[in-house]
Amino acid sequence: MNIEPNLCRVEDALEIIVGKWKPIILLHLLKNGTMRFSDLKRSIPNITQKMLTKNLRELENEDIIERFVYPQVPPKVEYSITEYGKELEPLLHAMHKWGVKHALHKQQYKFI
Amino acid sequence: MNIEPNLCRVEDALEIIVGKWKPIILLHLLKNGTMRFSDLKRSIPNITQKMLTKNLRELENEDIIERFVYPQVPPKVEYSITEYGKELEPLLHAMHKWGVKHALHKQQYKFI
DNA sequence: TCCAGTAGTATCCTTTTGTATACTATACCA
DNA sequence: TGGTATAGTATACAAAAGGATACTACTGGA
Repeated sequence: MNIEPNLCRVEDALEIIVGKWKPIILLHLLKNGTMRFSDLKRSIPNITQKMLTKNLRELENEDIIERFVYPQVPPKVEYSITEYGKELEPLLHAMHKWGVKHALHKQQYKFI
Repeated sequence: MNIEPNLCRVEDALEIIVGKWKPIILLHLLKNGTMRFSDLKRSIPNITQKMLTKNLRELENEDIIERFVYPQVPPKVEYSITEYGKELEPLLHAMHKWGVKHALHKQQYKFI
């Protein structure tokens, strides 16, 4: 039941979902299944191409998403969640739920 | 059921548990209830005083932990999880569980 | 002929995060 | 009288994350 603090693996999970963009990218891919690079870019306002590319590469290296290149010009590249990556969904939901609750809590205790 | 990606609150949860030290600090406090600054320092090898102080302040500002100062010399300061902070425990457990699974998965798919 | 669209890379910059080390005041103990 | 312990702060630095902007190759369409 208890996690022995110095044997904790929370960081391993965090490394994958952490950052300003990874959760949003994952939620978009979970929602839509497969998306092109430009779909993601359009769906996520403010993200720069550099950040989108970087985060996609990192998720790919962890086997969370897959990248498929169509050999054509202009280029077409599709990204999708792997079966394994789908296992992150409950975690993202739990975090989202807690986040909603926390936003509310913050409002309340800040004005007491 | 589905999170609308652009309304997602995952970041709100992440901001609180993210970083090299916060999960370990929280797990120690969840395990022991109350700890002095020096207890935490001793229990977390390699953390610097600056980082410990900084992270404790941030957790305090989010109402996750409480700080109690005994007016004596040499100083004595105790930290403990708030009731509200305890609600993070299931999330930490879920992340830990996923982290364990991921460490295993990594071993497997890297050698195929 | 010129422009838009694709999926990036390259370069430079700022901000955040983390490390290393030295320093503080005061009391107790030998 | 000098050392240890407590809970920090101050300073300087290194590394990582993120942002802004310009650039590429190639094609199809106006």
